[in-house]
Amino acid sequence: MTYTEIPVQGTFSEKECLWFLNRGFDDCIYRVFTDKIRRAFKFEDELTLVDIIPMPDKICLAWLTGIPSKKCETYVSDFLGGWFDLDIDLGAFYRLLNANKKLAYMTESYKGLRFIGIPDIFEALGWAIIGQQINLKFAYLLKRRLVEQYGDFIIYQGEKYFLFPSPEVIARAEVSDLRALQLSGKKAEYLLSASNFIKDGNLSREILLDQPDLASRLKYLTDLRGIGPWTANYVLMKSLKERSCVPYADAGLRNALVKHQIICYKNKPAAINEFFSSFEGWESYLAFYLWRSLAPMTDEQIVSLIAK
DNA sequence: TCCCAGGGCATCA
DNA sequence: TGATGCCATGGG
Repeated sequence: MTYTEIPVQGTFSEKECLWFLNRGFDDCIYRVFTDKIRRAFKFEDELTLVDIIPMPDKICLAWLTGIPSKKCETYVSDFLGGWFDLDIDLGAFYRLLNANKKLAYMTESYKGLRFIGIPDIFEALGWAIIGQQINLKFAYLLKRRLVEQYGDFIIYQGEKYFLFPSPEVIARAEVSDLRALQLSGKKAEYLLSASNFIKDGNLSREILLDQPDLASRLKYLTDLRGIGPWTANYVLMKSLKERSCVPYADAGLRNALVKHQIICYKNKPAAINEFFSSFEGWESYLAFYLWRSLAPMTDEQIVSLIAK
């Protein structure tokens, strides 16, 4: 077996990252085991399957399907840097959290949780379109159908490991094909439109990074049909690691803010904006930690922690 | 049965 | 420019 080690700087919790990836949603593009994640990658024409073993000070990669080319190894290592946000020091963010009585518990409860991204721009965009306005369980089911229909895969020990489909492949589908997977007509149109836009070279990481600022990147995305403020913010925070994104209108985010008694009513964008303004430069992380807070503890536990 | 879900668009006043 | 209705379907 061939191994690669990626060093990790700063506070990093392998348990928190594994927990986030294994929230019970049955994501079809990786498998989570007790201490590792198994995922397929494709670099140019090279398909490979990797066990990713996160540890407190490094991430160890075990190449299950043979020795990778140097370029493929670099690609996967870079991908993991984006997936687990390895180049970040959480100190300043934790200082902001600690200054807030209601959220200070997060610096201990979620200590070392890195922002789990979606490095591939088309995967982030496609997933955001699929997930708009439907419950997450159904969204993951739709994603699985799409991936199993159109994605490449690698077989290892009798099991298939899929990759998210390329925009070129999706662009060849018809609305009726996607409707057959139970996407709504509009989502099918939006997904095809995004696929064609990327296929034709009108959208890429580089193009977005070339925009002068966050507002310009948001506008570039929201000019696309089917991409509103929520989707644009979501894609930029997940894919480009933009630090100052607030996914307004996100139901989970609103619920988390209500749960922490930060806003009184479920739908008050101005109140959300005001609260996030005190986390300048860390808005994306704040949203991510608030999402993290939704599942693991009961309301009583949170109230109890806040009261301490 | 009803409301909500990690929204966005078209329409209308 | 802001409010409202609609899309589309599963989950609770």
